[in-house]
Amino acid sequence: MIGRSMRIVAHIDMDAFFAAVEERDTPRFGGLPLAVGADPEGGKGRGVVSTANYKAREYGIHSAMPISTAWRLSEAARRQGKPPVLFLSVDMKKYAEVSQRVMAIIRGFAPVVEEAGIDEAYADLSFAGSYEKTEAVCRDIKQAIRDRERLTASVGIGPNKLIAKIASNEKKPDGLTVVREQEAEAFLEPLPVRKIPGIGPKTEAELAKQGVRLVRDLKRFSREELQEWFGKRGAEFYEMIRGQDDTPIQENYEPKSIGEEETFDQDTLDAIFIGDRLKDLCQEVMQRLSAEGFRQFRTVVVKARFADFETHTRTHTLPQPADSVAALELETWKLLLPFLDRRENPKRKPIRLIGVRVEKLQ
DNA sequence: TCTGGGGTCCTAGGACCC
DNA sequence: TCTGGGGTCCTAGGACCC
Repeated sequence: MIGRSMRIVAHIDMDAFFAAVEERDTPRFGGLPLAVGADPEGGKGRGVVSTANYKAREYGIHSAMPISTAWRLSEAARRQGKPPVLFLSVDMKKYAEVSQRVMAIIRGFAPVVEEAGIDEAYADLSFAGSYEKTEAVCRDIKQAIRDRERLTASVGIGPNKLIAKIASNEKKPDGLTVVREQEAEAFLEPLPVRKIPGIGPKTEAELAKQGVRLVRDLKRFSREELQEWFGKRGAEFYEMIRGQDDTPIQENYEPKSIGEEETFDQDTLDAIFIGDRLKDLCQEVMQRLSAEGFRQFRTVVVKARFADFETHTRTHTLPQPADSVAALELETWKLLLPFLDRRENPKRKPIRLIGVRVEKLQ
């Protein structure tokens, strides 16, 4: 247990990343509530909040909230004499650049780093040899990010990725939480089941029906019962709620699919307009395909979301791989066309979103 | 309140093959 | 008339994550 086989993992999670970058780059934003995301268009905008800074969170604004709701909350605050929220658009290119610099900083401290998103990473710090030394390394990482990027991160340290991930979320922002192997089970027990990665809103509701709210409650069920209930995921829950996780830290892996989608400003069935947008999406997908080092694809997926939010996909796998925009356009159009007429859309519902994705990349 | 855009993984049925 | 077992591929949908 103690000794050469002990694994120590850190999860480094940037605090309110997009908003923090914008605050850093524009000093006059300092102290004001910020929401990075879709254009609110005076309360009529579609789309959602990507990231709210901590001041905006005091207004009840959070990630994935409809931007129109955020707008309403901002207006309500304004009427009470509080500063209105500043709505900023997403500058993904900038955040990707900052992310790469932060990842480089982390790589300067750890031999194996997994980028788990634009704003978070796992680092294998087993080499430090003890939790005390790991904590010191993580304080150095946080300080380096602060010094070189003027940003803060919250860090969790644990015996595996699962515990590290949940721990990093415990103290935010600018936190550091250490959970040793022998503390892991007790650490998890009082937490809501929703904190377990893989338990989302649907599973949370399903569990609540049986009176299960906390990790502790879920422990009443045997592995067999959980498997019966949730299939393969049930067995994983059984392990996770006991702090067990042996998934490796993966340096970098190839994407399995590349896709683009677009929500229209207005729902439509206009074939000319939709064909135009489809063409653009195909061009962007092919551009990204080659940028990622791939030459060909074999499977094409199109997605259509109707005005009532019902969403359908259609897939076609080609007998031979294809490599041209023209081929992609042809395939996607063949798949999408039935959604525009009565074949797949008997009520002629307007479409709010279309998407194009390619798989089986070569 | 009205729901983005980028992904991954799992399930389940049917086709097909041995 | 009743009818295998296993494996793989394809397709559609859904839950989940950031």
